Parts: sequence; C-alpha cells; structure tokens
Amino acid sequence: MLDIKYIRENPEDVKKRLLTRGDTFGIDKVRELDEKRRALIKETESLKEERNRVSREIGKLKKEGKPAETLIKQMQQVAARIKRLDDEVARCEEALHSLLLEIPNLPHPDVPVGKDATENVVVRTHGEPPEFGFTPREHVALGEMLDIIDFERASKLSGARFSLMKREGALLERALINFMLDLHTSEHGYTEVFPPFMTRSDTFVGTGQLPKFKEDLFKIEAMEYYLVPTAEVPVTNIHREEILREEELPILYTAYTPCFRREAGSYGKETKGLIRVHQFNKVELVKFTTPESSYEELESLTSNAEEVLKRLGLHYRVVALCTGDLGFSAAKTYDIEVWLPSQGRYMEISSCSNFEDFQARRANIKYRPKGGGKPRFVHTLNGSGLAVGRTIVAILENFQTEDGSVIVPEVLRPYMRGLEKIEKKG
RNA sequence: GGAGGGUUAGCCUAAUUGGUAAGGCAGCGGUCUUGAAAACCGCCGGGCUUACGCCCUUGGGGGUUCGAGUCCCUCACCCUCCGCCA
Repeated sequence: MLDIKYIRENPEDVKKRLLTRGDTFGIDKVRELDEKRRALIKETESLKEERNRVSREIGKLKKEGKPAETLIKQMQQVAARIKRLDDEVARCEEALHSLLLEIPNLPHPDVPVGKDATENVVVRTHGEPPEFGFTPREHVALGEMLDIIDFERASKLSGARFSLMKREGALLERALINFMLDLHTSEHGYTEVFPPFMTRSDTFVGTGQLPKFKEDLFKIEAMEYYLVPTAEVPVTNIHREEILREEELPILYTAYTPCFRREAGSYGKETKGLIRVHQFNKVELVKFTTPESSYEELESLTSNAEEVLKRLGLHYRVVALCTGDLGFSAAKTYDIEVWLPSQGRYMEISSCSNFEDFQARRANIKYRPKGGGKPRFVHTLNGSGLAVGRTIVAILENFQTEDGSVIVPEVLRPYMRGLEKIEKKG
C-alpha cells in the first residue's frame, strides 16, 4: 500500500511513476476521497470535542445532584449528528482504503522503464550453455524414459498440471530441498522456519495477493483459508502487527513449502511437464530490513539464490525486470533465469524483490529505531532460492547424456546416497 | 464438539453503582559525576495543528447511553477441563 501522505504531497510524482507501469490506477479519485475524508473528520472532531466537554459537565452536575436534562437533550442532538457524520467518514474511508489496496507499488527510480518482458535488462550471465553431440531431450521425455516422473498417473489423481515423482525423481526432489535449506542456513545466515501451508485471508492482504489476485489462489471451502502460493505469504506475515527492534534487523528466514497456484489465464500454455503446475515445491528466502539497507540486502539475497545454481553447475543469467513487467507489490525485481537446452532459451527459476515498505504498511510491520524514536515501517524482501520443480527440469536437461541417463551434480550426491547417475532401469 | 476463565500502550499491572485510562519496569533526553551507578526532572500509543490545543486508542467489529475498560451482541486469539483423534 502506498503512503497516503506521500500521495497527498507528491501527486504528480506518484502518477508519473505509476504510468511507467501503464496506468495511474485511480490516483485522482484517491485524492478526491482523501480531501473529502479530511473535511468530514474536521467536522466530526469539533462535534466530539463538544460532546466530551458537555458530558463531563453532566457528570459533574449529576454528582452534585443538580438537574442536567437540558444539556442531555442538547447532546442527544449532537450525538445523532456525530453518528451520521461518522457513518459517512467510515464509508469514505472504506472506499479510499479499497482503492489504495489495488494500487501497485511505485517502481524504484533505477528500474528500467519498459512495457513488458521484452524490455527487461540482462544484468549478468554465469557460465556457458552446455554443448551436446546430440539433440538434447526435453525433461518430460527424460523423466518418463527414466521412470522417475509419472505424468499420466498424476493426472489420474489430480488432472492436468500435476506431477507424480517416483524413485530417483522423488529422491531428487527431497535432496534439492535439503541442499538448498542447508546452504542458506549454514552459509548464508538464514533461520529456517516451517510455516502453515494454508492461512487466513488477511495474511494474503498483507503481502498483496488479496484483494486483487483472488483468481490465482485456491480457497479452502470449509473455512476462510487459502492455500499458500509461495512461502512469502506465511513467512512475511510472521511479524504482522509487530514492532521489531532495530538491533534484531535484518531478520533472515528461509522456508520450504509447497506452493499452490490456480494458473488461471494460462490455459494451453506449457500444459505438460513440471514447468507450470498447480503444486510445486520451493525454498524461499525472506528478509526484514531497515529502509537504509534494503537495496544492499536485495543484492545479497539475489546472490544467495544464484549460489544454488553455481553449486549445481547450471548456466544462468540475471535480468532486471522493467517497470511494465514488475509484480504488483515489488519496487524492484531481479529474475534469475536458468538455461534450458531443449528449448534453447532461458527459464525463470527465481524472482528476487524488494517491496520497500509496501507490504510492511499493509501488514503493519514496524521497527523501533536504535536509541528510541517513533516506530518506522520495515522494508521486506523475498526471493526463491529456488523453485525445486524447475530446478529438476534444469538438472535433467543440462546433465543428460546421449543414452538418456542424467549425471547427478556432485553437491547433491551426499543427499542421494552417493548416487552419481540416474539411469534407465533394465 | 461441550464447559469455564482471560486479552488494557514495548513489557507488567490498576481503575466504587457507567463519569472520560492510574502506576511500575524498560527505553530516550537532561541535572549531578573524573566516568558510571544511584537519585532527581522531563519525554515515553496514533493522528491533526505554526502554536495553544483538539480528536482517536483498553484484542477486532457492532449496539445501548449525554457519557462505556466497565453493560449487551458478535468474531478472533490464549489458558484450563471434558469428549474425540495421528
């Protein structure tokens, strides 16, 4: 959520920056409601002052046994006016609030201006695409050939966009989760958490998925709960409605969760395989920082995610999203894209963002500055470190050999009983 | 699922029949001190205001009342007991 005070004082700057996302998102309407609200509040406050003052007098008179009927009559009128005005204020505030909840974050001034993904900017590239002396197979064929992914039976259970991992496939899934969590906790300083996989709707408002993106989520029918589409939701909301101490910042969390996504509006796109599914595993990185250090923390968070790919030996690049491709809550985002030999292109495997105080304002997460002073909103960040399913796609495709077997990256072998190669069974 | 008890500011704790949130700790600033502690003074939930001051704030929402921490309804969470359960 944007700061209403900032909008009031810098309306042109806000509009200009929002326009780089393609719209002004009703900022003029916001300003109109804000002014109306302030005028109404002024009026009710002076009436409330009168009511409080006279009510105290009435109390005094009653104590002294003196009559107060005239004043009480007067105050009945005043109370009625207050009620009418308060209702109007409430309606005004509700309208204003729901407008504000649907306005995306302001892009950071560094973010390249552009209309869509084609205008994202490559920041750096690591490694080289592997060379094959044969035509590389795509992951679906490899998974089925090796009998480690069973898409057919998965769809018997749950329909399209699900997977059934099997044998070395299931082991690889589990190995990757453990490898990533171990790396981030023991070398990058993150604290491991294991959150609930379904949460109340207000946590989704806190991180920005609700109210605007309801159609992306799975809702629990029995209760007002949703399945998490990313660990960002439960983990960022750990500190909702809290005031942290500056001394404990930055707070770094890493969490494994499954992620559940409706993928509405992507019918017909990548219907097969592990790339776009309704349920996938992900290890997430989440940070709470001061405003002064959040952009440094974004760089280190991104490099923490990159380290996973480096150790696996996968070729990738980092791109800075342009304004038109930026997610709703983000001020700045780096996507990490891994090389996909079968398609000769890069595929998003991590998205690392600084939300500045956008989520903190929605979720009311503050910190008390060192040496006292008023609480300020923290800055929140998160990034995938990494999406496990897509990492499996990359491993299968990049480390395949001509006979269809797949070399297991060395760093994963301790997590896979020393297995060096996934081979076709007799 | 059933019964009962609770939620007051960062933390802890008060508030006669309803009369407008009292105090302590922690923290910050100051006096004093070689320095520190102690003691003393001030600040110490949010908003508006140049200022004086005003409004809001007792888990959330609603109601009764001139006036609600206090009475009523409702929701959430915590604790205890019973039932059920991996």
